[in-house]
Amino acid sequence: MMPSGKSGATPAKPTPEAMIIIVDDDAAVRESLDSLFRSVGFATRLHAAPAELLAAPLPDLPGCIILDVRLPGISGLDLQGELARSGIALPIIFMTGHGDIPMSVRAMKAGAVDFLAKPFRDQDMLDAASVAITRDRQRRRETQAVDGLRARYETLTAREREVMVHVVDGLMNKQVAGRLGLSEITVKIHRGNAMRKMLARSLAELVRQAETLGLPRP
Amino acid sequence: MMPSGKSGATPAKPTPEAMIIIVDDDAAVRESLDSLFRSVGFATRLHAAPAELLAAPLPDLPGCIILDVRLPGISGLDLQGELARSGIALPIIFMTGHGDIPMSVRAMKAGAVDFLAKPFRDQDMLDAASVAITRDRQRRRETQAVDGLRARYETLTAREREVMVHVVDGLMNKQVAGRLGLSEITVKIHRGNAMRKMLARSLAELVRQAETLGLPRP
DNA sequence: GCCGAAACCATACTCAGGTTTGACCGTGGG
DNA sequence: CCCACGGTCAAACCTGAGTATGGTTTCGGC
Repeated sequence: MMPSGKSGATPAKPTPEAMIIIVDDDAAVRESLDSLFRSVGFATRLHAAPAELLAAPLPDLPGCIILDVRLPGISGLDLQGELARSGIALPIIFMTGHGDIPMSVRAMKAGAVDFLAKPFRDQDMLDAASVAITRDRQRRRETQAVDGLRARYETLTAREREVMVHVVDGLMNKQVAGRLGLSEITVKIHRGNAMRKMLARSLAELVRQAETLGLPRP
Repeated sequence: MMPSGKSGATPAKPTPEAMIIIVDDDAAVRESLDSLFRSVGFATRLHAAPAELLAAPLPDLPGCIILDVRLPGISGLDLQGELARSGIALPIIFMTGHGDIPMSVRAMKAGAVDFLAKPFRDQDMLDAASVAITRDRQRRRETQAVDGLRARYETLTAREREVMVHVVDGLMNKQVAGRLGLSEITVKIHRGNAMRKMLARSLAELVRQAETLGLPRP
């Protein structure tokens, strides 16, 4: 799990494998975490307030957010909701000095990776980050796959999409033609176009793509 | 969410819509929860010790388990692991008198629906149970669908399965024949048998079944 | 008014999918 | 020993899928 090796070797650090975003109003805590994560090879970004986090652009890297529950202006829990609503899906690790059980439960229900009571052991934080980054890497993989697919799906015309959903539902061209009030030959043409545009080399592949896209059953 | 209606109507209660299993060594707590859940129309089962829970057979009903963290002989958290390992997938709601944050986080990470500190409001418990039951109902639906499918898949011969995985991967009969060292006609026969046994009326359906079953790509 | 895109359809042809009939072989159980 | 079952294959046949060619219409933008 832990990023190992190359401790005293390559000084050129081309692209760190993950970005840890730390939000805490206590400078000492920020810097302590900063050096902890840098020591194991992660890139870091430090913020004293949530506003900075929302303002700065996100790097195109797997990562996670480390949030103090008590933040200037807003609760970390509420910020979690804000981030989700604004489409930032980075995994979150909470830490707190004076937390309670309902707080931790709420955070975990909302998808937090961990909820650490201060003081915590460095290793616990590193373990949590490792889990978070693994989770984010996975999420990014899935997102990327779906994005490419969606882009191709966008290039389909309305009719081609209609035909596609019927075809992946298992209907024969003849039946699709009936439902859409078309001739079979026209269905074949739309179907062929859909296959080409979706880069599907078989019906099986097209069906899987439709599943991934979450296309509605007709 | 809450089971409403028919308050003063039908006295015949044929089948309760859910079973709440309560495990707590304090009889007062058990009975208090018992009457709470009965008052909203759920069936209940009470246990003073984990052993009783593991011994008694599970009813074929959606439900959930309500566990005190401190139990005679074993921690509720450990019991959670035990249950998972022994294939009991009922959602769990924890309650505790002297819990702490790491405890609640551990429980939530392990999939608990909620973690309530005593004393809790009745409504919080009912809400948690409602979520748990909804989750269990969903899980049961999925399990049932997969079970039927798996039963059908079991009836396939070795060859039929081999052919099936290649077919749902998108290969043409000819290509499957090549890979398996068969003639195309033999592949067609196995393919047809697989379709019949799986009750798939189209290739699209077979592909989806394979996805649901999590069949390995060849 | 013209052009391009999209939708529509027909004929004709090729190839893939699927069934039926009939046949042969090996294995394991009654 | 024979039978059932699974696996194998072939010939014949039919249906479905897919492409090419060629043509019509409609609609929106330049």
